[in-house]
Amino acid sequence: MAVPGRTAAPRATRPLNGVSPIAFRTIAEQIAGSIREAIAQGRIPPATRLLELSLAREMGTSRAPVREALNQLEREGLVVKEPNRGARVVELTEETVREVASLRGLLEGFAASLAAERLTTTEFKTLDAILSDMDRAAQRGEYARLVELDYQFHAFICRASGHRTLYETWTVISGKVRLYLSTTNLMYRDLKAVVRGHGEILAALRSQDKARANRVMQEHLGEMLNDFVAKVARTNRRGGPKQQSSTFRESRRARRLAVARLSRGESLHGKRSR
Amino acid sequence: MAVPGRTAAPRATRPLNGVSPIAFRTIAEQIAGSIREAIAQGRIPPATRLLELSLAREMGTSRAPVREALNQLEREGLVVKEPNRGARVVELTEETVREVASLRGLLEGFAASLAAERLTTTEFKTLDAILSDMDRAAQRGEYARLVELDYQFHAFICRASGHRTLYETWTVISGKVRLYLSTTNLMYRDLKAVVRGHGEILAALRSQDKARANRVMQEHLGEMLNDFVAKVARTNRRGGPKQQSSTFRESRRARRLAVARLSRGESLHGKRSR
DNA sequence: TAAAAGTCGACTGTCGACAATCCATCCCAA
DNA sequence: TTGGGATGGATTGTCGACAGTCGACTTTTA
Repeated sequence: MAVPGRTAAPRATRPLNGVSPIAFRTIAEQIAGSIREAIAQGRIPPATRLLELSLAREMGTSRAPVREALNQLEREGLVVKEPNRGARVVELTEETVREVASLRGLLEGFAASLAAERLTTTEFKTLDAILSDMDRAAQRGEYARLVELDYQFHAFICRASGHRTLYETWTVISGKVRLYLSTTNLMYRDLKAVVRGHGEILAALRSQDKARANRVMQEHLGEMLNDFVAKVARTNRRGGPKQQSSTFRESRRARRLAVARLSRGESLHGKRSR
Repeated sequence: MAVPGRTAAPRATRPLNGVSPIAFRTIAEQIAGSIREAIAQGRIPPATRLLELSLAREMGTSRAPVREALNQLEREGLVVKEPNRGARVVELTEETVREVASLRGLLEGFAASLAAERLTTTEFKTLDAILSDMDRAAQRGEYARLVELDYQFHAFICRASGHRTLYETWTVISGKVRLYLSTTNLMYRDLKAVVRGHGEILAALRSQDKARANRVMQEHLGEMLNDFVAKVARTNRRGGPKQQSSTFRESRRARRLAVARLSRGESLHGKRSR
């Protein structure tokens, strides 16, 4: 699946009725989009190594835009990079899932309390629309659609908080949330209950009671957490990776130690775990 | 100021008693370090454009590691990049400062409540040490040192919360905080009061009362905010940039519009604001 | 036999050159 | 004069090649 390249098809000469009407960012952005989507859909499972050369070949480009794309994805929290060891899709341990959930609760609770005072009637209409779509999706058992709408609902509230920095921060966190949405094939226990939960949030927002909006939102997310953790734990247990603890910090420390050792003239070999 | 390069001085052949015992990361990391420091010290003021080629020449490297460094700094929230328009040091509008402060309060309050239950006696000793250093710095009127210790104090608590994701998120936010510490030449109104404030936080943590720790921390940060905003607003007013609103989102939209227009066969020129 | 020291392939890091864009400026017609 | 369109320099995006590092494997040594 080659990406239409800058060199291959510069903007000015591109046929006007190409397949994608809006399209056309930099190659790097397109690649980032491809990978992001693949991760979100679970086609690239967590902890997968993302090799620059393979991706470049697959996309039909050089490594440069791939590197750029991986940087972008790291910024979004979907990928982690380690010096000289490349990029991997982030891996969610049970601990991380709990952390992400708690932070999400904190941030979205805050967002809800801000939104409660700011939401306009137009914005409420949008939320209503999303909610009724959710209801329809739930009745038809359209799982993926429901996940997407769920995400939209929360994203909308965070954006509507009017707190740009909050929204940006939330984006990073929620990227990881989307990650385990695809990891756990079935995230909701009861589809109808999901819809009901969001209805309660909406009601709380309508009341314009900041504290209530905050509380309801946090409770909502807290309920989800329990299901999540159970599922993820179960998923990880069979076939999952052994190392539950921080891949990241450990390897960083290891590296620093190695360098320090080297500066003392010792060899790197033999004092390392394989 | 040339960076000792990978090519120029490979690890294995480096003299063992070189000046820096730990050093030696990739060139990109070293460059990121340089720029980060320069920004934090105010040598590179907000909104400055960071040109890849100039930086590369200054560092004595090619553009590649500079790009990498800028990506790193963007991840840390110190720099913003726009497609085809390069990187700039983030610019703090009064609104952003308020946002950052409120988020910081939220995150650090949470961190404090977690830390209250987890801090060990060893960790308390470290905090005590920082506090007494602060006291000394305050008495001597060592402003920069006090800022640094202030930062360390808060960073320590966030790390000690045991909540990795929280700490990582906080890092991004606090990066921006450091940014305006240097922007506003004098951030504290009363040096002694700063020390006292941190003493109160420490006392609250010792009480192991989660709610109290949270509250005291948030109050502490709230007090700072008022001084901050006043200073920053004053700084921005004279000689500051005009555009108070989102450079980021605006230009994104502009770009998308331009592309859409192009796909309709229109010219890009002439329909744009200069 | 096991630890230490080479060896090698697979990747990432860095370089220098070119292509594509953006922006300021200039030109021209109304 | 003023807006639309062309031009050119400055700067970012992309490419292909090479250098350096990491880990696994093999070989050596005690």
